[in-house]
Amino acid sequence: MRKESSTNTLNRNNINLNCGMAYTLDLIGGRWKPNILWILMKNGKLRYSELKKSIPDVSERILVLQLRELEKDGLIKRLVYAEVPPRVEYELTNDGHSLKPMLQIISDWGDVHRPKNGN
Amino acid sequence: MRKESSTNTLNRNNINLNCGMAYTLDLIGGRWKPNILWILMKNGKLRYSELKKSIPDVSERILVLQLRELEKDGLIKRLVYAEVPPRVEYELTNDGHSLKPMLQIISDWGDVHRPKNGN
DNA sequence: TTAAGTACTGACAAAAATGTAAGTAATGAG
DNA sequence: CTCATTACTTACATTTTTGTCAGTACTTAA
Repeated sequence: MRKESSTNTLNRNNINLNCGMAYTLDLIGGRWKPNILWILMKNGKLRYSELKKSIPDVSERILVLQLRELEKDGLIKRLVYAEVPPRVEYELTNDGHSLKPMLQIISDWGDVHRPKNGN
Repeated sequence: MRKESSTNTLNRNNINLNCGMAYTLDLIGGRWKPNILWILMKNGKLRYSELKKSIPDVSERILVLQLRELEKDGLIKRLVYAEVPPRVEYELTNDGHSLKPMLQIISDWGDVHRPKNGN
């Protein structure tokens, strides 16, 4: 949880208020968020269990946390079906979709500049 | 400091190895890094004290930390002059400069989508 | 000898992010 | 009545990031 008035939070809020770049990075900057967004972009609507299968290393708790934050920030939608066993699907919102070209560019920059896998 | 083999670090490393997007976000994702990069892009070479003046809210310790990481990751150069009192200047490397179009796009997305300052 | 200027560093503390392991709720199938 | 299925939750622990505050090193100028 985030403390209402730590220096840290005040700084974050100030920065985000005055800097679109920082704001954006704050939204997509969690450990598993780029992954989640990427997968939803490629696959469209996915059930919780399918997402989990696509990202085996994340724990359930953290996955749910990241999904909740993405939802709160308006990047993904959570669709709950009144069934048993439960069915919940996640998909990008319009704002979520609008990230796509940007994420592609971020991805490309990384692919060019990061130390490569096989050497 | 980073522990060599926490699950957290292992996850981070795996992700960065396989995902250019995550790698990039890791490099530019510190609290003050977007700010620092932005300022260096606009102003070219700057002394430590000038950077500090441009970002009044950051503490000295954290500013130095963020600068060291940016340097280690090859995004900025640190130029030390053998003078007294000391003079140290920071400027973008070529890789640092290559971030510019990407950062502009990230910034634009944020400016369009974040809650606005005056309402 | 003392002070001024610059770019830090160190010891410590707080807050935030991430991870672990076990448990829950609802219900239909057998 | 018991079990399987799915999408979580809860309590707790660890790791990482960020922040506070005081101090240091070096030399020149007064």
